[in-house]
Amino acid sequence: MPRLPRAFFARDTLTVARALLGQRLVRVLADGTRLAGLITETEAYVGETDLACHARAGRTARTAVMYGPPGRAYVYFIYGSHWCLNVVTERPGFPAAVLIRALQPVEGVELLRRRRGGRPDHQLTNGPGKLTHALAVAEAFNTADLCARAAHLFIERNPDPPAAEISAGPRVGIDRVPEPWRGRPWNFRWRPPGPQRPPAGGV
DNA sequence: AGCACGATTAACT
DNA sequence: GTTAATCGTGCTC
Repeated sequence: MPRLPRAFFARDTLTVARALLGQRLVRVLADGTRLAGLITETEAYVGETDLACHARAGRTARTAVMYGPPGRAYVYFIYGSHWCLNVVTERPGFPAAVLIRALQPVEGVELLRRRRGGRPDHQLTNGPGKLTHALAVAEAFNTADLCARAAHLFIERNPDPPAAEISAGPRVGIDRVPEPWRGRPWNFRWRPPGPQRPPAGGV
């Protein structure tokens, strides 16, 4: 499958956040090993007026990448422990990005398990800090161009999920952000069809 | 220089 | 359900 081109990211951030669901995030290690997962959860962060967006503080050393061209990674450090991966969207000069919050592991799963301490498969990449740890994405990828030919981190085109499997809701972890920003349904989830399970119990 | 807090996670009751 | 860990960032003094 081809890689997503820069034009994919040079669009309205909500559109990009939805469209990324089902796409394949790929990390190529130095030895050529591919680690990959299908994107199952994203969030949109849109401009200086969005009080949940890091760009609310304006242009700083940290947020500068969001003011640059689309298709680059914005990787930041949080809670003294974790790295979070975003893709910059829209146009140069307008700070916005999509946070990748969860993946369904599809390639290199054995290594992902090792990197995540042997946790169950459904916990390998089901959080923004977990997936960066699993895919070995950290500070070195901040400002990296996901659309460059030689990129070791990029997103491949995959079939779009059925609309019925996509839902939107409030963004996670921003409880102290004032309305209307806190409640905006800018978190997007794809619930892939799971194995059929019988109903749990009685009437 | 000092301080409060965060787009989280894992461990614990 | 609750909470400690842990440090860069942005803001105040």
